[in-house]
Amino acid sequence: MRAPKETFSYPYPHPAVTTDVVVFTIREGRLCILLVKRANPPHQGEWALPGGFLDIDEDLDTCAARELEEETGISGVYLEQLYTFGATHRDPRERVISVTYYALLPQDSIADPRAASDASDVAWHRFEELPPLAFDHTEILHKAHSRLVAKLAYSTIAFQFMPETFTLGELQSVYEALLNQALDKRNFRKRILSMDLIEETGKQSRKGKHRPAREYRAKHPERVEIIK
Amino acid sequence: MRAPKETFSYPYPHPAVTTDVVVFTIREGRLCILLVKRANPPHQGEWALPGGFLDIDEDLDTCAARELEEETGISGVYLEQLYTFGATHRDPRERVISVTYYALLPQDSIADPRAASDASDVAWHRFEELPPLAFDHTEILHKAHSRLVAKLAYSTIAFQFMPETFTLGELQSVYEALLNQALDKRNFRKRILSMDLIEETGKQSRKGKHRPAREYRAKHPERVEIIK
DNA sequence: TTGACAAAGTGTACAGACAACACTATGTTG
DNA sequence: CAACATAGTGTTGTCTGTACACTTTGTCAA
Repeated sequence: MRAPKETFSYPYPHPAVTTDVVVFTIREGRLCILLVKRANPPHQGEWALPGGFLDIDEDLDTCAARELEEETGISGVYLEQLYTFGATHRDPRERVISVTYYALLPQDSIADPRAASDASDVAWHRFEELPPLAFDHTEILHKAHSRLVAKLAYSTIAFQFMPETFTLGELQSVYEALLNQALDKRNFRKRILSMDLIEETGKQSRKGKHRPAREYRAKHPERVEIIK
Repeated sequence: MRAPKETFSYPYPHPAVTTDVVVFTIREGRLCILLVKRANPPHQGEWALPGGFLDIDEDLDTCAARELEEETGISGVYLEQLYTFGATHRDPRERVISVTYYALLPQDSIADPRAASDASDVAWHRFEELPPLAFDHTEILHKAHSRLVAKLAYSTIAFQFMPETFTLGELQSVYEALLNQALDKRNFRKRILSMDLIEETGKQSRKGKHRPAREYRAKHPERVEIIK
């Protein structure tokens, strides 16, 4: 992809800058993370977060979106900057500063990620059953998880996990997967509806051998808002 | 400080990485920010946040603390990473990624900051009366302020503004300066004392021509905790 | 000495938010 | 048409947050 013809010189040493992305989704009621298997050294064959080097003339956000798209085929997702990791020997090749992001994908999205470029494989892994990860990516991932859970309480971030239309039962199961605990159905519905962030589509969802549920949609699907 | 004897070459272009620090304190009941006047181009003579280039073998946190100490003489403060700014033309010299931090200094600290190295002047500025700043530092500063105010509500961050011992009235005035609104004295005291984070020293503070106040100290002065 | 001043210190009552709790409704399937 | 599985619905008690006013105690000046 990058074809070096010359070298770039500076009077002082410069670190490399990368972006890495923690992509969350809910699959079969469990919180999952998207990982890529590294095709090249270092850490060849190990699982890692999708990410890569910053182009010298691209913004950080753009880099995160581009690397995610290149390595997994996923695009158009909500990306938010998480934290910047820069411990001196986190990468054995050279000094690397990683600006990390996290992203949320709708629950049980049909589109499967595809392996490409630097990755020999791409797969979803349950958060509770993670393999060992390359570099300091386990630390990054846990920081992303903490942030996600914290934001559940005071923002509308959970809606990013939902497809265009959804039922209150599906929304509740997302909260339950993230918080890892059962919630009271009546209190949950009361709380969500009182926020005035979703509206009925008028249709019904007929899934499974039981009573159909009302379908809802987010009033402002693209926005993650602070509530309370 | 840095004496280039050679150049450093890479097969791909690398951005420079800096850290910048937003230092808050309360002076005379007003929220203030520490700014340095730039001694060199670009933006020579303009006010800016203290900060500078990352050494190739130092951690990001260390760099922020070192640059703050070098440029202002301030050390030993609570530093927390804020956000990483990397717009492509935020610095006219070259591509620069800035990992930003914020710090809180005890209210009305006696130690005056001193100008040094790259700064021709160092001074506190009221948050409400900021001069124009170099680079994108105004944006950084407002992001730091938002974060600080948000953290007031759910952490013990405000204690970082307090000296070793303080009165409840002083603590309340810090909250009032940050939130920019008056608070009810009884409710404030009830809330703070119910958190069980401060204890009486047994002494009294005799300042001004009025009844002396009980002195308190933080039980865990170094820790910023999430509450609730 | 004493009166004016200034901030310290203290309790109650109401309202809104949150948590606990169980049964009926309605579709599918065999 | 009976069994099943999930949808859908209210009330009550507890806790939390908010509104609100007067007494106490030291300093200072007349």
